[in-house]
Order: sequence, then structure tokens, then C-alpha cells
Amino acid sequence: MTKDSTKIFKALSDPNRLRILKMLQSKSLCVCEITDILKLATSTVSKHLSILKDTGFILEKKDGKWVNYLINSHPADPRISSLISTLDFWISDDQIILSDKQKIQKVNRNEVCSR
Amino acid sequence: MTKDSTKIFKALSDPNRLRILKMLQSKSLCVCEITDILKLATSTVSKHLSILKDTGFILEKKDGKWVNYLINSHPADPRISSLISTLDFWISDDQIILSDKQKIQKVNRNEVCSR
DNA sequence: ATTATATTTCGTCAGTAAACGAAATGAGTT
DNA sequence: AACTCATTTCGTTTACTGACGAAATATAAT
Repeated sequence: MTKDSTKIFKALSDPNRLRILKMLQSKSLCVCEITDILKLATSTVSKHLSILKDTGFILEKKDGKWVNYLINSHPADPRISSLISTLDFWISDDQIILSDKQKIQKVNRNEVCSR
Repeated sequence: MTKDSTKIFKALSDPNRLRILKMLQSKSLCVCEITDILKLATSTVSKHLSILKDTGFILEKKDGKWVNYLINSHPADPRISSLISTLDFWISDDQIILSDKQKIQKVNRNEVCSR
């Protein structure tokens, strides 16, 4: 219990993972869209997503060749739901988070991917 | 803002620091008392405490040669207060946490220190 | 079937974090 | 002032984490 509490906090203790969570709170996205915004290697983003998925913060939904990731709206673990709603209030005035949010609206997976 | 949010989560993502916080939620303690319970080097415990202090989770109160640490009941940062009260509910059924809590009651700083 | 695209897995490297003991600091005691 | 005890700081070692590119996997399109 202590051990998996630390696992939950560890998942939130990386700035790129927080950015991902905040983005997914606005809109569900595929790996390459997130990659385009964070400017990281695809493999790195994939790893971050698997950490967030393992802890229960997000879900994946396969759609053909794409894998969409979305916020887990009904997590089994109450600690996760509590933290997700907490994050809604936190960090909402942050520059990077705001600009991410704008980019999300414009991003087009057909342009962004296959490059 | 994102950066110091991760700093806050990082502070909570170590099992020994969570044990310390849960202990301090029951009773304020000095470094050597905590050292005795966690079975770590004094210098290690001191480092953990400084991390918790820097993020605002705990306060220190000097008392002669002892330095007592206590939960920060009125943190300036609302994120910290939110997490502190959250931790009150979490992890309360954990074996290690419960046995720590029992040891705290018995610990005597005059026996434990100076060895 | 072959090719193309999206994602994951693997191996590696660099930076970070946690542990320790030893030396330094700070505060009481003699 | 010299001494003792609690704590912090420093230097070192070991383990973990985040980043990358290359290779492997999965699905769609030709």
C-alpha cells in the first residue's frame, strides 16, 4: 500500500507526464499527436503513456493503426480519481500547459504523423 | 508551476518519506527518533526531512540540541494542505505504517539517541 | 503478399536520487 | 575553553529514471 502510493506519486513526478495528463483532460489524443507537442522521441512518449496507464490515470482505446489515450474517468482506485480531479485545479495557469492546450486544438494527426 | 508541482510529487514518491509524514501526523519527532524507527543512517533521514521541509510539508522547531519536526498545519501552498489531508485517509491500513505508529508511542529520545 | 504507418520493446547512455560514513556545525554541559 | 551529543553537509557508491535510436510488432492500404 505504501509502495503503490509511491508508485502513484512517481507517475506524477515527471513534467512531461503532467503535461500529458493535462492535455488528455482537454481531449483524447494518439501517441504521435502528443509526440508532436512535447517534441520527444515516440518511444519516450510511449513509455510515459504506459506508466500513466499502469497506474490507472489513463486508458487506451485502439482505433485501427492508431492508439488513442484518454483520461480514466472512473478509476477503480479512489486515490487516482482524487488526484485526477485535484489536477484539474492545479497548474491551470501555467504557460506551458496553456500553450499545450492551444496546440491540441489545431493538431491534425494526418499531418503530424508519418514523418 | 508545472516544475514545482513535480517537485511536490517527487517529495511524496519515496516510501521512507511517506512513512515519515504518516509518523509526524501522529506525533512530532526528532531526527534520531525517526532514524531509530526507519533503521537508516542519520544523514539519510536528515536529507529526507530537508526535502519534506523544502516543499512545505513539515516544519522544524529547534529545542536545544534537538530539532523537532512536525506536520505543517497551515501551509501557504493549498496544494500542500490538500495532499496532507489526503494522506490522512490513504495508507492508514498499511502494515508498516501501523507498526511505525505503535513504535512512535514507545520511543524515548534519551534512550534512542547517543549511541 | 508487400509496403507503409503507428506504436511498443530493447539496449544504451547520461543525469538523478538514495544510501552510507566521515567530517563539519550548532548548541548544551562541565 | 574543552567536551559531548544531535544534526547537517560533503564525498562516494550504487541503483533508478528519462532520453534516444534501432529493431520488433500490429494494423491498414496497395
